[in-house]
This record gives sequence, C-alpha cells and structure tokens, in this order.
Amino acid sequence: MFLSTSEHSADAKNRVSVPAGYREALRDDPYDAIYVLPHFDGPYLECGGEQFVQQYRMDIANLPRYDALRKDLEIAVIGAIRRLDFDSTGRVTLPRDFIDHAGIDGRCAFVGCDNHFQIWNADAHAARLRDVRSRLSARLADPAEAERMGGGTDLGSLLRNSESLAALLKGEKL
Amino acid sequence: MFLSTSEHSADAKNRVSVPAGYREALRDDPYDAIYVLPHFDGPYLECGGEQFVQQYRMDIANLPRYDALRKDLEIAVIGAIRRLDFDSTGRVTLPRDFIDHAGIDGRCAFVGCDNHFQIWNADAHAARLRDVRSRLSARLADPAEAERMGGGTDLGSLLRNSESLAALLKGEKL
DNA sequence: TAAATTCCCATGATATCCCATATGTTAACA
DNA sequence: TGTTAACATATGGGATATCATGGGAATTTA
Repeated sequence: MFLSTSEHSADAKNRVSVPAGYREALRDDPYDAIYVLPHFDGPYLECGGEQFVQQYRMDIANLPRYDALRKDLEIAVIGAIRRLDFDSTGRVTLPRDFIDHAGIDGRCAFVGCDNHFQIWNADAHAARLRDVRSRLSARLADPAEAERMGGGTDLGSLLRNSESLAALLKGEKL
Repeated sequence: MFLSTSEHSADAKNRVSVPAGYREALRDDPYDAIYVLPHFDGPYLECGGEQFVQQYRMDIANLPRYDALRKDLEIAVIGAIRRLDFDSTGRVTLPRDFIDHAGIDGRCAFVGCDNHFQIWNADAHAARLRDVRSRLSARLADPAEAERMGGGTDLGSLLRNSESLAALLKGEKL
C-alpha cells in the first residue's frame, strides 16, 4: 500500500528519489520499476507497480474491441504510461514531457493513494490539498453525502457476521 | 505488451527506428519483423506482431463466408497488411503508399496500445492526443460514464491484492 | 546500366550505471 | 541524559553502455 505524502527534489538530470516506503510496497514486482501515467484529468503523474498497469489493461480489455471509449483509453492511458526503472539508489528519471505535464520545477510531492500514488508539483499539491479539504468539509454538511462517505461496509461487523467472507479468506471462491 | 509513446524520424530512405521496447515485445515472434496496416479508420498505420495478424484473421474467419462485411475486411485488412522486416539496427522501411496514407513527413509518433501499436504523423498525433484527453476528462465528470471506465473495487480483489488487509481480517496484528 | 533496396559500419545523443557525499534517524554507550 | 556510532535514506557528479540515426558499399531489380 502506498501511504502518506512526502516531498523530494528533482535534480539537474530530472532524477527523483522514490520514497523508501513506496519502494517497499513494490518489493514483489517483476521489475524494479514504477509505471507512470501523465494523467488526462490534471497536471499530475499517476504511478504504481505491476498491479496499477494490469488494472488499466483489464478495464480496457473488458470494453468491446471497436468501442470508441476503448480506443481513447488505449491512446491516453496505455500509450501514455511509461515504465521508469530504478537506479541503484532508488531514483527514477522523469522524461521531459512528464515534467512539463506536471509542471515540476525542483520540489515535487509524492502522494500515496493506496494502490497507486501521484506525483505533483509541490506547490500545486499544497494548493489542491487546501481545496480538497474545504470541499470535503462542505460535503459533510449534506447528510446524503456524509452517508456516501462512510456508508461502506464496517470491517468489524463484517468479520463478526459474514460466513461468506470467512469462506473467502479460506481461499474458497465466491 | 506495447507501452508508451515515442517519436522517431523517418530518414531520406523512409527508414524509421522501431522503439527498442517494442522490439523487445516482439522477441518471441517467428519473424524479426512487424506487420503494418494502413488503417481504414484514419491517417495512421496500425502495427503489431504475429498475434496482431492472427486476431484479424480470427475476426474475419468468424463471419459467414459470403458475408459482405467479410469480403470488405478481407480486402481492406488482409489485403492491405504488409510485413516489414527489421534491419540490423532495428529499423523498417516504410513503403511510399504507407507514408502517404499516414501523411508522414519527417517526425512520426509510435503509440503503444497493449497488443498493437500505431504510427502517426507526429503533429497529427499531438493534436489527436489533446482531443482524446479532453474528451476523457469530460467523461469523468459524468458519474455514469466514470462507472463505465472503472467500477469500484470489490472486496474479493481487494483481499487478493492486499496481504495486510487479509492479515487484519484473520485477526493478526499488523 | 540506372535505380532502388538491403546490408554494414560510424557517430552523436541520451539514458543508465556506479561511486562519493550529505542528511537525518535509530541505537548503543558512557 | 548527553554523546557518539551505525545505519538508512537522499542527493550530486562522472564513467559507461545503449539507442537512434546518418552515410556508404554491396546486392538486387527493372
């Protein structure tokens, strides 16, 4: 799991150290690398390991082969992702166009998002975090939204009550 | 798998270097070559290895033998694909009519699409990528479309992919 | 014989690898 | 409790290998 945020600097060769904790999460991957996508939805890089790419491949493969959405995703996702290999000290070199896309100039922020993480221009991320917080705060005022935010299954009660989950944990298929 | 996009130049002899990563993906093919199709859907070349051709053959073979669509596909796909062999440095020579079809003049973009890739005039692809990105970005704003692009994670896949969550559910301490 | 194609080698740019240094954190010990 | 040692992490710079690409020679085709 990719957790928490940390800032690192990109040097003259556009190298950045990937947080040690993130590298730990990639320990079992076949390549000593991360996959990086300049995201179509904003000035940031979406990153992850093998699972990150496979998830996108699956989403795309599940669409009809001549579907327009599928073709768009192939270009903007598969066509845009690059594998960046670690050097011996745990750094990757960011391609010039990736740096341009995210507006990275010196400091950049690594933001953990569970099964993937993002790389932002440090200042841009700080500003965004303020926005996100106030937006979430406002959402809580609306009961329907509050329900949506915390309406998921309660892990504790699930454990106490669910036989099918117990079966799943024993390795049985549902 | 063909991943990411890179630009290369076509020289005076109409030779282009195929990205090293793509050649790696073709390592196990019987021929040291790519199959190239001037696509009927736009000014670009659709390319791939052995699997790329076989997929088209299958699609066509599944149609009735006297079907009008089948006959069209036979002409526009099977009749149009050419095999281009690599030279010793990993380049292929593009036939004149292929260059005309894609409007290639100097720089061209190689776009990875998982099991195949495309070759575009570099400028044409840049313009198209902008279109695709804004279209996808707009789509995300619509919850129904966002759902189609990637539904929420189900508990099963979460369990399969997260050792620490599985451990937690089994009652172990983290 | 002319034109085009294929093969081979040379070069430059870029990315990759390796070692050295700095910084910060934990652990050990006085 | 203060000091030092050991370690892990982050960063900087130089050497090396890989890749893209240009040009010329050999071979084929018209």
